Amino acid sequence: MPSKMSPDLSLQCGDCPIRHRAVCARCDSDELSLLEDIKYYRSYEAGQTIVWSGDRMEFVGSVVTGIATLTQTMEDGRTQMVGLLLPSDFVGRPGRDSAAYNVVATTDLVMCCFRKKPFEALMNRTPHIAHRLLEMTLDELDAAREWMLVLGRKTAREKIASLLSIIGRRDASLRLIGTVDGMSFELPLTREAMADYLGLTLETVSRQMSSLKRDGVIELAGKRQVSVPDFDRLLEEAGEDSDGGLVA
Amino acid sequence: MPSKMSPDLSLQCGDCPIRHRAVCARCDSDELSLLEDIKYYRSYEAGQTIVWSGDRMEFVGSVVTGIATLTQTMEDGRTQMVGLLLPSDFVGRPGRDSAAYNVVATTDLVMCCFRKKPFEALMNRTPHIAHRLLEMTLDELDAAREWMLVLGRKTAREKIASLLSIIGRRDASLRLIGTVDGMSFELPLTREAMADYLGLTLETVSRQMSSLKRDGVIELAGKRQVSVPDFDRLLEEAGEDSDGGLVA
DNA sequence: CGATACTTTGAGCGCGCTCAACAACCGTGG
DNA sequence: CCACGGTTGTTGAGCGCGCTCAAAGTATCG
Repeated sequence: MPSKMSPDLSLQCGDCPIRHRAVCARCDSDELSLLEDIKYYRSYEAGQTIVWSGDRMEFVGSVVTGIATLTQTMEDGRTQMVGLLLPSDFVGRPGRDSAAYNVVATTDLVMCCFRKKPFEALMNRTPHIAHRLLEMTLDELDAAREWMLVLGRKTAREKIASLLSIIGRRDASLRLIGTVDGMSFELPLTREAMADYLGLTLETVSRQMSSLKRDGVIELAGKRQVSVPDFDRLLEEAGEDSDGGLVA
Repeated sequence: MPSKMSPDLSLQCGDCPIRHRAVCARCDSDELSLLEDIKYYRSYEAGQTIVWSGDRMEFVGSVVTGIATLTQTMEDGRTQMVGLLLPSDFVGRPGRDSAAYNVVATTDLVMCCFRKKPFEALMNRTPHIAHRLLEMTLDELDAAREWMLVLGRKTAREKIASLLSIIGRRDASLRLIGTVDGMSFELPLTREAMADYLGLTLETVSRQMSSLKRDGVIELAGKRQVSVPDFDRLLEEAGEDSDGGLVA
């Protein structure tokens, strides 16, 4: 029985919501129909594990709707999130056949999957796909390095402010608006997931959220809805040079 | 006046020490000669900054000999290393024209440079180059995510042991040997650089090095020469499941 | 209603930072 | 030859941020 939010699982690529951002973004209509031949959709429920670290990967694909996390876990249970996958983000690594991380759906989620072998073959014949994947991987590498600074050198308060500013920015870019003052967005993560992202405990996350609220940097409606009266103030709290915020 | 260690700056690609690992690894001889036409060598002294963050990048290229670091710095001086560049590693990002990080030579260093525009044009015509760059970027992303776990969740002692085990492994792979007990290698980093890599202070690095030495996990000859009597013991200290260490 | 999951808040402790002094090891020059 | 300044590394004392352990509050759902 399909849930009320379930997308049409026989979606045509031309109508796909992530058509212009995903690994297929650069493909022309001929290339798209080749992809269309080998794709299939798959749905996951919130909390479900999509891939276990170490498992054989049979497919790669793109997140169409929903949010997933990439996590690493040590033997004693310490967990670090190493990636946050939003719609259009790519899952899987061509050229490697076992997964290096756990992939977990944090919301209900739909993936556009390609069996790994046919996708690799197609990628080798289709520079548009390979180039787009390179571009996306370079962006992810930049994001990972940005997080290394956050993890290694920022205080708990700065970490929280950094996370909020990044989610706020992503949300604004999805809605094609700037980082307006008074912006408001929904946190797609639990306190524990935030802690795993930031290398903190969930108690510390909660305390710092309360502190930022007390100091007027953010406002909270419920646990998840965040609004930011002054985005530059948030950037200051994140320890970033908010020199206008004008990116050329 | 050439220094005693300076390599031949008119090196043919066929004789290049990084020929089989760098971005050109997959190229056939025709493609190689196209690269040869646009390449030039450039030398840097230890301590010299190769690229400043924010600067316009005129070239991309490969480290031929020597070691460089990628670092990010906050306004108040807090510094985080986000990459360690060894021979064959690629510097620069095709498709972006300003550098995101500082690149600093930590030893005397030689780079094989390509002017950015011609390289990008060649890459678009040469899938072998694009594929190799994708492969290298995916490897770097994995390494960055490995470091996120280290930075976010490991103790100071585990961080030091992790760094030593990685440098030891790299050294062993360069010399085409396994991680033998009694292995010995030279640390290419100062205590401060280690601290910047691990998100620690240099004092903490020094204390943990002394502690690992006191406990017999490592032996030190001078400040930089490290030997490891029992590699599995080092991995345990790093918090890694040393289940044989047999990578399939 | 109770059950479960998520969050907040409090109290106390310990790891890693801060500040400081000192040691070891250069190359340079009187 | 030792004196010297500079760089790099070691070690000590004390403190504070973020963790640990604990309890209570809130929201959703059967």
